[in-house]
Amino acid sequence: MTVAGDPREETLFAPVRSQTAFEETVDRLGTAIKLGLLPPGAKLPAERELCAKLGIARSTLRQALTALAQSGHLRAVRGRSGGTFVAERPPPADPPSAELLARWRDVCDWRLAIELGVVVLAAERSEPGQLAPLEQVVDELDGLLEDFAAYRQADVRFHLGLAELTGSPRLLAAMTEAQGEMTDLISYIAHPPEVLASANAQHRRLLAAVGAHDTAAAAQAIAEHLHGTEHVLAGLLPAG
Amino acid sequence: MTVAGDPREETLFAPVRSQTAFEETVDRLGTAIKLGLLPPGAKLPAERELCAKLGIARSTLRQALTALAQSGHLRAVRGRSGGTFVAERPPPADPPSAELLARWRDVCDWRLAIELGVVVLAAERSEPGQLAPLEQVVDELDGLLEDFAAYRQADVRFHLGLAELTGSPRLLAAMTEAQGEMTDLISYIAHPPEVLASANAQHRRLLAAVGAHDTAAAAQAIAEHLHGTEHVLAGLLPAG
DNA sequence: GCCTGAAGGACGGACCGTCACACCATTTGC
DNA sequence: GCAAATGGTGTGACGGTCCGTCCTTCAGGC
Repeated sequence: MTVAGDPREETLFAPVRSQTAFEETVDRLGTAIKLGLLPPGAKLPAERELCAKLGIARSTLRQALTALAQSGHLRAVRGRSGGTFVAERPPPADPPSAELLARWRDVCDWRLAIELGVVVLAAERSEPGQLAPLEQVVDELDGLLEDFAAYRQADVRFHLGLAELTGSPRLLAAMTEAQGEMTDLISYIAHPPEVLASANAQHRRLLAAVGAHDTAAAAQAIAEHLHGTEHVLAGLLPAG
Repeated sequence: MTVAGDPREETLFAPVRSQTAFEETVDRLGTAIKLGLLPPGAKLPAERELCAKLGIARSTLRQALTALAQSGHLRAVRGRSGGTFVAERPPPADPPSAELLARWRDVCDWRLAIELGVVVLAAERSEPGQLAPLEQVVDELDGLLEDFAAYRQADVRFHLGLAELTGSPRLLAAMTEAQGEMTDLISYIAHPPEVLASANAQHRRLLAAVGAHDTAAAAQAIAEHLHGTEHVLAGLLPAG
């Protein structure tokens, strides 16, 4: 009847993964903090406002906020000028889960697709002047070669900025998710300044290609950029 | 405080969409039928077996099967050699929802990213002989230029086959989802044989590039292929 | 110094999706 | 005719989520 291991069947009948609203909220906010999208000290919208935006009940939101507060990512302040704030001293990143490590190649492939699509569309659609903020980020990156945590956060801003250029909400969301997973994967890997410098040079070339509407060059540049990361992972992790 | 319309904030605090197991199951099976992955007359695994694969309770699975049976997509047969079968005469596709039409550009962008990533990885990784089945599909497509429904199903097989070449489960799943959304979008659009012939010629060029491990040419070919569809949609639908 | 307003914190009841389990009804093969 | 495999049905429990209500804390205005 059915050949065992047929990738189509396996995809079709793969387990239905129903994440609860609570889990998804913890993931979303946790990732945003981890990526620096919500920087230390940032104030979240008030609970009654945030639960409306997220489309969930306040009690559900509070479960998520409580969990993130207990893990040290958030800090709640009561009173009139209170609110929920991102902790000034975020807890150390926990090591990548075995589940994530097992599918690291899949994660990289996924990211390649998103980044490639983003870069091609950005090259087609970017208008003069839109690239200035990104060039600024690249300049900033040059000064962060010695501090990987800071470098990585600016790096995320760069890639998300590219995704914004496409004007596609879904690609921006996908890029955020992909960067979150990559951050988990690479957080425990040494990144010497020379490697970061070389990566940032690729950022520059990429930006130049996007500005020139040269989709082929942009695609080439991002592919090289990502393959660098992939080779490092391939050397450290079991074959995927 | 917060600038209204900031794409990052909107992504971060976008509504948390928790699909129920029931809904996701209906979507998955419904899409598979619509795409021809489960062809008319095909027998689904027994309920007790399928619910285990899907990781849901049998009662939940039955809700989904009942819904699909009532809409005419499935037919249940009792008794020892019974089972749940895909209807021989599938009901007509319902017109694309307003919600889908509203974000058609987003869907196209999304698909571009997936297809681009798939094609690049396939070009890097494909081994001699793996392309034979796909070439066969392309030959088959040449004979279906007059029957769009049949053409489209073979077309889906072609694109999913490419995704399989990457060996990435996630990309295969994403491709399946993307093809499902595209099918909804284009089902109500006229596709003259000349257009289909030209599209299939692009398939051939794409396959040649993949076989030659020429990533740049492959990317170029798929981009042209998809832009064709996009221009047709852009002409018929309100600007996205 | 008190009051108001805005924020987080806590509780209880209700609803609904999901699960696990047992059992019924139907058909086919031996 | 019996056994086995299948879809069909019902019941009770659990858990996540929602909604409403009220409490607690604290800054700022009068």
